[in-house]
Order: sequence, then structure tokens, then C-alpha cells
Amino acid sequence: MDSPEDNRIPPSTTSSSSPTVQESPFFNYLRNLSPIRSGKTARYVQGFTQTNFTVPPPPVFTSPRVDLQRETSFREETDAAGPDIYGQGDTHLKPEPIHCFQKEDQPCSPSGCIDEYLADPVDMEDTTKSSDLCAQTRNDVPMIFENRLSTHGDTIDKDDDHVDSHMFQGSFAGAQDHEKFEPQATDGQDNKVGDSYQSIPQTLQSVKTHKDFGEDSRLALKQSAKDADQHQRGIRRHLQFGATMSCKDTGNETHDTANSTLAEGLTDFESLVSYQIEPSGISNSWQAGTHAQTVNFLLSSCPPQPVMSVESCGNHNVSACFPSDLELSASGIIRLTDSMGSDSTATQKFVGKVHAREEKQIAVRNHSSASVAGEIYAQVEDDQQETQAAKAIVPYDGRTLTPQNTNMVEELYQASPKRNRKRAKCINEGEGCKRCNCKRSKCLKLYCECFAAGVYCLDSCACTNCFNRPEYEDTVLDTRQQIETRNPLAFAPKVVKQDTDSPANIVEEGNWTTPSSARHKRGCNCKKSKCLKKYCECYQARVGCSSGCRCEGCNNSFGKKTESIFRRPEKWRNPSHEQPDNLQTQDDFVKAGRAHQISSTWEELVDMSHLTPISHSHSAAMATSASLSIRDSSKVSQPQPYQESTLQSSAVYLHSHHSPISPTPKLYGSKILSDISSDNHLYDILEDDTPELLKNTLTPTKAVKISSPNQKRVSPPQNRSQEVRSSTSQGLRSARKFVLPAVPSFPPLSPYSKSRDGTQKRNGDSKDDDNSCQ
DNA sequence: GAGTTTGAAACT
DNA sequence: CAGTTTCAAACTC
Repeated sequence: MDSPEDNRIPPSTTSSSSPTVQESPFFNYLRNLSPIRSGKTARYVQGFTQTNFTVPPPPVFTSPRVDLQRETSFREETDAAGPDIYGQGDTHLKPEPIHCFQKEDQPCSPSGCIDEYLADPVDMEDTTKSSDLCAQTRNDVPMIFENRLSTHGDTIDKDDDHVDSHMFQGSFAGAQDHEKFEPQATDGQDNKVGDSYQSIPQTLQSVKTHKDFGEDSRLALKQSAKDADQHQRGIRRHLQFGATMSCKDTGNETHDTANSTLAEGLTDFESLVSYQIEPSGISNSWQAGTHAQTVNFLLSSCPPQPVMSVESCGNHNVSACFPSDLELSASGIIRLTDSMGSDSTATQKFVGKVHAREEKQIAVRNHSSASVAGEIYAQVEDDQQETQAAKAIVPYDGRTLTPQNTNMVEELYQASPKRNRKRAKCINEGEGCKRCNCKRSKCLKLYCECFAAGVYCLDSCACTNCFNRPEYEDTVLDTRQQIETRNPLAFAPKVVKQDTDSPANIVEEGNWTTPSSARHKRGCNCKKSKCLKKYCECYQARVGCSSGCRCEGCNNSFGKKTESIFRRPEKWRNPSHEQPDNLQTQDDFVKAGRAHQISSTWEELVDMSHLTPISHSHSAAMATSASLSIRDSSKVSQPQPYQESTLQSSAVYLHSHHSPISPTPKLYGSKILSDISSDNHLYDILEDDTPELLKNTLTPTKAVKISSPNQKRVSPPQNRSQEVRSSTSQGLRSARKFVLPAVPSFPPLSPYSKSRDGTQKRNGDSKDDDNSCQ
């Protein structure tokens, strides 16, 4: 095995040491402290020295929330300063991918890194330093450094100038110990990492690592294939450190104003989520910080998912969410690669996988790069840390998407022992996280949740012979149109919220302070489930059954059919009602509890959103939307699912419109926005639970335009419009959503390629086949 | 993980 | 429009 040291460290870096650093008192101090020999340290130090050490002002905030805010600020700065991150103009061809990356990047911004770690009350200085590192690290810093931080974090010198050196030294030392730089202590790198994760000091490490990650990757790229192993190893290490790293990494490089905005919004939203998750934690525990960070990252990566992940996945919040993010990222990568059209073998290879379904499927099976997202997903399922790492990887790749990077990503995933793991299944996944398992519908029927939700299938989907992919956009759109022709509201949200602002609603519903406005438009038709299972769409949407339902023996815990809507609020207020008997899993109860909190205190949430550090107008908008969403959800007062669907949906919408990806709203952007804005009333109409109204009022086309996006998405249209209005970045679209070109109800979806599981090619017999088969 | 149940979607 | 079939998710074991 080649020594990591050799491989990882470019000759230039290793050859000389920076006198400045070494001579500095700080350096000496470190030397003394560090168990590692100065000789080796010197190298790393030097490498680090070579990089620009721009020491940004130390972060001041310790609170996660504060961090968030700060993060936003930093992002802005970064954005201003940082140009093109993705900049390789070519890559911009497809905003979607960019979007994905941007999302991920946002959290990664230096500030973001800092923020995340600032959450750590324990060591402010460390955090500050870490922030510095973040700013600096872009340059070549071997990832190796990261490890050491945990160990030496407390010893970090306060001198900013030397901090970096110190950090690196420490890292280096750690690397030596763990990375086999020093054969002696190769063991347990992972373990340490994991441990470090838990400890505050480690936070710094994570940050550094994160930064390093990018650097590291680059270094690896520079090196020949021989280094591949080393590189992968390093990556894995990063993975272990967690999402934080990734975030930071990406953040520095990629910042668009749009991104910032989105990030802010996300941050805001995140705050809410975080709060829910760990109300107390916001303040300071490392865990709390972690959650926040995670959430942040997730949010930035994939708006809708964060919520879901947080609530649905518990410990795996991040992980759960992550999948989507990864997917997005992966897709983005693919797209970018494609758009790049580079002649590089790697690119072609990648593209080929993307477009060649067969190939892709094979690749997926083999855990090839094409299924990076899926692999990541898998990792998430089993190992959160790894998942996080994966996340980091994705952003990284996305950021510097190049053929080499692509390869690197592939290698990384391939190298991952867990890459083969089954994709994590997002329980209670919100719309943003939909994953279908279609076998015969080709994902071109409403049976397909993804399709029905107006989103492309993801790599994580287990569908077979899927045509609900960007590659088959035409087919998808055609099919969609056909369906809409039959039923203009086919893609309209099944559950709509009552317009709380509408006096009419108030009159109808009575007390609007409670979350009771959501209803299933069409109503359910349950016969056996008594509307107590998710078979029931009403129950699934966490809304009560209404007179429009034809269910039998309705016992919907969210509101029985016969039950007066007016009474729902009361019921909701009663926690007991929010925990339906049918909550079968502990998660359900937990979620329900959360939901309850949310619903009952939705106003508080709003306040919270305001309280969030985010100062941006965007964030404000986000908060507003989030609040709205929450409120809507709360109206229903549903247990956790509520969060998932509603909040998530909200998030989705928010992100969709704020998505940094497409600064210039691609096709639909402006138009959609204008439509939404101008046609906001349409939402009101749609929101009316009476299908008749919908049908009557809206022409099919119009209805489609407005609602076509996702019927399944619960988020209230109104919110969307508001969001759109509030956000300056219009035209931003969500990554997965697809919209009819003629009538874009939703932002175009991101270029997702569905690589998963096409192995069984069972051709459906549906009419759609014709379309699909082109 | 496989098989069953369920109800929406699709079809006749 | 009603009845039937198809489908995929939800659920159970």
C-alpha cells in the first residue's frame, strides 16, 4: 500500500515547510503539544502555508441560530466575492444541476461551517479558528488534517495567524496517526472520527475536514491513479466527519445570490425544524448544533427533505434527508457532465450512463458512478456519518464538476464498502422525498407517486422501466397532458388548505387560529380502513374526512367525515386525537407529538422563524412561507406526517421558487411566477375543498397551470405564491419537478436521471406505453 | 423480504 | 356512471 502521505501530499507541499509557520510561536507551541514529530508536521504545515491564509474575522456567534444568521451573512459575502464556482460556464447549461449543487454549497459556505460549529458553546475560539480555516482552506489542505483537530482542538492557539498552521499540524498529526502516514497508528481513524464527532472540539475538526475535503479531493485528482486508494480513503474519512465538512467545502466555492437567498430561506426553515427537533438544543449542545447543521445542510441541499428527514428519520434526520439531496446532487452532476459535453472519457462515460438506461441500470447494480446518489443513499441508511460524508462528497463534486471529479466521485462510492447497501427508505417521506416502486406503470401514471407528485423519479426510486425521467421529458409531459385532459385536476393537490385569510373561510371554519383548513379535495373512498390507515388519502394527508368523502365507517383521527369541520380545531387541540390508534410505530407517535407541538404552537413557530437569525428578506420570505405552511399544517393539526407533507411541501415550494439553481428562471421561471402571483386567487379556488368549484372555476388548462405541479404536494398554493412574491429569485425551480412546457405550473424539474433499477423491464400495456416508448 | 390488503387509478 | 381491473403503496407476517 502506498503511504497516504506520499500519495496525498503533493511534492510541492511536502518538499518545503513554511518558515513563517514553523517559526511562529504558535507553531512552536503546537509542536510542543503535538505528539507528532515536527518533521512531518512541517510538510503539512507548509502545504497549508502555501495556501492563502486569509483570516476572516472570527465568528462571534455561538448559538446555532445565530450561526444561521451569520451563515447567511457569510453567504452573501461569499456570493459577492465568489463568482463562479460553478462557473464554468458550460456547467450552467443546466440550471438544475447547479441548483442541486448550490443548495449543497450554501451550507458549506465558510460562514456556514463556522456557524455550525459555533453552535458549540464550549469552544468559541475553536470555532472561530475553524471559520478561519474554512475561509482559507480552499487551498490545498490535505484532508488528513481534519482528524487531528479533535485531539488537539483544545490546544489551538488563539493567534489567528497561527491557527491555521496549528490546525493543520494537528490534523496532520492525526492523519499520521490514523492515516498511516505513520504506520504506527493506523487504526481507528474512523472510530476516532466518530468519537470526535460527538465532542465539541471535534466540531472544529469537522469544519476543517470539510474544507479539507475539497482540497483533499483536488489533490487526489492531481495525483495519478495510484493515489486513488488514498484518495478514497481520505474521502471516507471525510464522510465520517459528517455533513459539516461537506457543507463547508462546497460553500466556499459556490455561491450565488440566489443560493444565498435560498440558503437563507432554508436556514430559516431549518430553524423551525431544528426547533422542533430539539427545542432546547438550539442553544448549544453539540448535538443541537449538529442537528442544526445537518438540517442546514439538508435544507440547502434539498429543501423539502430536511423537514421530512428531521421528523421522520429521527436520528437519521440528516441521513434521511440526505438521500434526496444526494440524488439531486448526483443528478446535477450528471447533467453538468452531460452539458459539458466534454470529450473526456470520464464525462462521456458518465453521460453514457445517464442516458443509456441499460447501462445505467447495470451501473447501478454494479454500484457504478451513475448511481452515486443511490449509493449515498444506502450509506445514509446504515451509517449516518458516512452518509454525511457522502453528502459532502456530492457537493464537492458538483462544485468542481469535472470529468476527474466525476471519476473521483465514482471511485469514492465504489470504494465505499456500503455502497451496495440498499437504499434507505424514507419513511413518511414527504413529497420532496418521494420514491416510487413502480413496476408496470412506467412511472407515467398516477399510480406513481413521483409522477403524481409532479416530480421525476429519483435514482433512489426502485421503479422499473421508468420513463419519468428527464430523458423522457417529452413522454412525461405528453402523458401528463393526457391525464390532465381526462382530469384537469389530476395533478392538483389532493389536499388543499383553506385560505385562512379568507373571510369566507373564517366563516366556514370558524376558528382559524387552529389548523383545520386542510382538506382532501376529492375525498376518500375507504371501505375497510376506516380512514385510519394510510390507505386513506385523507388520513395520509393528515386531514379530516369531509362530506366529500365516501368513506364507510370513517374514523379518521384527523376528523371524521360526519364530524363538523368546526369541531376539528377542538379535536386537534386535544393531543389524544393527534395520536391515532393507528399510529403503529414509535416514530408515528413521536412524529405525532411533534406535529402536535407544531400545530398547537404554530404561531410560536412563526415567531421562531422570525427569531431566527436569518435577516434576509429572503429568509423572511422563507419564514413566512414556512410559517404559512406550518399554519396550514397545523390547521389540520396532524401529527408528524403533517410535518412531513405539509412542511415539507412548503419547503419544496419555497425551494422551488427560490432555488438558487436557476438564477434566471429557465423556461418557466418568470412566467410561472407571474402566473402564480397573478393567479393567486386560483389557489383559493382550488383550495376550496369542493371539487366542483375547482372544475367550474378553472379551465382545465388554467387549473393545470396552477396546480399541475403536484397534487400530492400538500403545500398550499397560496403559500407558494407568497413565497414567490417575497422572494427575489423568481423562476427558481425545484430540482425534481417537471412542468408542462406550455403550462408550467411548477418550476422545471431538475435533471434527474433515474438510474435505479431498470433491470426488469416489464413493459406496461397501458396506452401510455406508446408515448413512453419513444 | 415476501405476501396480503387496500383503495386509487385506469379501464370497460 | 357503474363495475371491473390494474396498480402500487401500505401493511402484515
